[in-house]
Amino acid sequence: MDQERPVKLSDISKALNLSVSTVSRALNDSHEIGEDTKRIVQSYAARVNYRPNLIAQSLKEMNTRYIAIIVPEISNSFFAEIVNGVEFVANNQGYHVVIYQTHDSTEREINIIRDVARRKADGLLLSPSTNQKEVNEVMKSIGAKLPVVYFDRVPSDNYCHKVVCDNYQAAFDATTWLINQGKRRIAHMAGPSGISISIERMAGYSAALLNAGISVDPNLIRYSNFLAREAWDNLRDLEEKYQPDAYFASSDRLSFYCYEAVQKLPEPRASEVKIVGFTNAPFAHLLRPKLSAIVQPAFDMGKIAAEMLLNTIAKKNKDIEYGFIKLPAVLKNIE
Amino acid sequence: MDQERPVKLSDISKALNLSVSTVSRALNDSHEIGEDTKRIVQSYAARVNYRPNLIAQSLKEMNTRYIAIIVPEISNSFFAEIVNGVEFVANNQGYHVVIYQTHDSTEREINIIRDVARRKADGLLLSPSTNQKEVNEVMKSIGAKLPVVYFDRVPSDNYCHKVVCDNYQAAFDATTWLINQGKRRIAHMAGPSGISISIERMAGYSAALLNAGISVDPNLIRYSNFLAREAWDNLRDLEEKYQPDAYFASSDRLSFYCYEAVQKLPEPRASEVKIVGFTNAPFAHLLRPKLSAIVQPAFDMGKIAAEMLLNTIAKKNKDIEYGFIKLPAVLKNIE
DNA sequence: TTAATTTACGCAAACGATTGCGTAAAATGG
DNA sequence: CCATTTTACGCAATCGTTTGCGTAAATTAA
Repeated sequence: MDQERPVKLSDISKALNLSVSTVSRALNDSHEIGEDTKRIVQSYAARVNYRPNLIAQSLKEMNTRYIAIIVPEISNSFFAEIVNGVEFVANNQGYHVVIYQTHDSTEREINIIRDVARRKADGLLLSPSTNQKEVNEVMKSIGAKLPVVYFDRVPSDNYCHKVVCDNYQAAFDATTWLINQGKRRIAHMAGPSGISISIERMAGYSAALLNAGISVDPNLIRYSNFLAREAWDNLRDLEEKYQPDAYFASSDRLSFYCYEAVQKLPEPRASEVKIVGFTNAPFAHLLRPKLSAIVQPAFDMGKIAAEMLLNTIAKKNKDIEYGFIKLPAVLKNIE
Repeated sequence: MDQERPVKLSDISKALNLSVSTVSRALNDSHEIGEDTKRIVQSYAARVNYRPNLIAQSLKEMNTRYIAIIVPEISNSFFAEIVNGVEFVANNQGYHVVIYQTHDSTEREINIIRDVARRKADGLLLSPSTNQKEVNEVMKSIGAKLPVVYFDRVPSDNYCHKVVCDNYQAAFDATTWLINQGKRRIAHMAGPSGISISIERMAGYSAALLNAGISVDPNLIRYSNFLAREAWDNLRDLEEKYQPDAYFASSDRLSFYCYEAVQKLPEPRASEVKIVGFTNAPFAHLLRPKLSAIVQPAFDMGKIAAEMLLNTIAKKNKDIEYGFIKLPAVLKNIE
């Protein structure tokens, strides 16, 4: 009744007085097996709930039929949507998707990359928290050819596959919109300096200001890593010393931190200060006063990244032609 | 320079004129290998970036050192926190955690369970979308002993490991709070009927009403599956016909749907109707008017579930003593 | 010095699947 | 009726590890 040990090919072969190879071929519907034998084997296998051991298959075939995706945080809607896009494509092609999160820890990220390589995932989708140089080191040290597609945060060189949204344009548009609302002292809550998205968003922000004849005030620009503490300190300092009339926030978390900080200000500032920030949170539009949102096409980014990765896998690294896809983001909740 | 093929034990053994077994033992620091040999092997292995093939190891050792967790949706903060709790415990014990999402599709769920079994995960954490009978079928058909711990949505029988929050009490408290706010016509937006959490929350809701001398009006109780469409239809119908003065929502998503629906009502209803709902969304407290929240101890639930699972794995299913842990939820944003 | 033990390594069999090749028997051709 | 092809299967190697066992050489004991 209860099945202690998974049944394997040799169990079937013994029970049916056939060789293991015949059983294997019968189950794989090989043409060199007689129809009667096939039927016998297949029905018996079904009866005893035979399931091929994927570990053994993987070892033999040298592929695992799954890809890994490493994101900072799965609860972040942006990354969750990306994962969904990836799954959509991968599942259609018979691949499973395995999700890992780094919590923005370099140590965890490196461990995970190593593990993914050692477990022989067929490919990797990566949005590195870690600085580019270190990632390169790790990638070299894993001692295996592992197809990789970067998304969101990407290396600057051109010898890799990349999928991003147009961070520069999005930041430019968002900042310009704030300017058009009459704001002049626009603070920028930026992510960690040095990574691609921070640099591009900063560039778009600066360009928009200059374009409107507003000079860029370094006091209004604050870099925060992913610790809440740092962001709060920055916000308090900004409010105490400079009292910006608008915030441009560079990430989901920063957007909500800004919102919360502004909400706590005394009126009328609380309702006058405008905020626009990157976020894909599905319920951001419920906030009053509004949080204007730069929404990235996350699902599509995931789909495209997965397609690039699966293509690379299919080609087995022959003919590497690196792709760089850039999608537009849209501005929402701007009445 | 660039490493085409991962280096394996036999590569090292050839290069060093040693047998494969000696190399293996040297790398595993076996006592039957001379100290000099060990040093030579280990330093050479490090130099050529040798990484053991986990597929081969798993096949040999018959374990994979990872556990799987299957959740409906990773973007749901409740599940994301659970995953974090699981990772916290599992990583400390050298296990990796692999995350899968079902999007509340029975078909996907069954496929994933099968895959997890075939890939020989050492254990499984499961919050089934699917009805209990079907899950049992699948579990039987996977043809392998796979330790499982259920959480959140759990089977009713006692021959399995379970971790939940006290849904009955939480629902009772939430409903009672609404009653104490002077509400009488309290609608209940319930999840899919038949699963444990729906049943228990419904019971707590009913008990609170009866306890306050309010009769339970079936018209005010609406079951929704996970499609937005169904929830919206229910909400519109409730508003048109019955105009409840409060909502008790049974899930993250339903909470926000209720909130959005109520927000669209004409004043003064929009600000009078109170909502309390299950949600672990980190920014729910930013909403004005307030969304009162029943917050589950998700991180702890994940930790406990992981501990139970790893214990079971360690015992190799000897001595199975099924555990059933129930944690309290707390009511927040109730000023 | 000789016997008993220990040390340090190699051989080969596993783990569970796939697959190239070999070969009887059956089917086909002339 | 004999030669040739086809059919239908089995043998054994393979994927990359780990590990029980066997065994020379080195060490220790008596």
